[in-house]
Amino acid sequence: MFYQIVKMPELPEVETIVRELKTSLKGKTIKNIQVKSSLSVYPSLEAIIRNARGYTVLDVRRRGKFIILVLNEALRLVVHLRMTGRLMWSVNEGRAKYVRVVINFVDETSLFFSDVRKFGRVWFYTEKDYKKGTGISRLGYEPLKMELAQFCNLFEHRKGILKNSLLRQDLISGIGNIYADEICFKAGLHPKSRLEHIKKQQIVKLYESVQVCLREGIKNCGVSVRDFVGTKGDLGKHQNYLRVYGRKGVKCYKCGSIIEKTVVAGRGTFYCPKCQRL
DNA sequence: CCGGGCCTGCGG
DNA sequence: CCGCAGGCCCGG
Repeated sequence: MFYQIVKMPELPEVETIVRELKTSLKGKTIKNIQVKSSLSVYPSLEAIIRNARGYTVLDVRRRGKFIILVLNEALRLVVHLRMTGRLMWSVNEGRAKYVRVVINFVDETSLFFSDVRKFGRVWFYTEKDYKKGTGISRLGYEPLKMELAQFCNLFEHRKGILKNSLLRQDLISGIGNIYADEICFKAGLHPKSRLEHIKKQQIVKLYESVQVCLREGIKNCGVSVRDFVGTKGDLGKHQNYLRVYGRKGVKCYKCGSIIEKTVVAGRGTFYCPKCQRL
């Protein structure tokens, strides 16, 4: 029985996880933390083990793609899932070997952090230091709390390739490869469009596309992988609503053209050659 | 802005 | 068996 399984967690997926954790984790007191892979935990294993006992989860928050557990005001347990990180309530045999960190609570429940590729990270910091220590301090706007004017200031006089900028966490935090492609499609802009060639009216449309794509993703509880077997929490179903991502060689829902795949910003990039202009 | 590195599983 | 998957960091 998995708690929640998503792939390539971006803002909507992380938001879904945080909402679930908020209801099920708040008020729980930590008994201990087991670290199976020291690669996964910062700044130090000793600090984790020594400091975790007895602390209660006061709140669960999201900033960009970071998950933040607020422990007794002064402490923060921060998780970044990167590519293959997962948080779950229990573990089946297939996933057991990839469990890197286990947080045990005094009520005998446990939260498991698993990660096949060990890219994901768990940090344990004081309230004072966690933003700097985790990189949260370098994040840009929270996209769903960003005003149109702020977005325009950011993009109107910027140069460079559109998708590269959408992926930059220090400008806007939370957009990853999937939603970047979906946002570009929604806005009718080619991912390789140069920002200096985009007119004001299209920048406004881009802003609206960011809002709509991310909100739709959240509404659909994110994109789930095929082996989802969860029983607790909402099943992500946004993979059924993606317009371009993963659709190479099949027809565009809007115009019937064949969706193409290229590489932008070093990532696989899907777009409709007719709906999305440079 | 690009490319390599971090990691591992999996598909061609 | 090679290269892709693509988040983030770093050096060039």
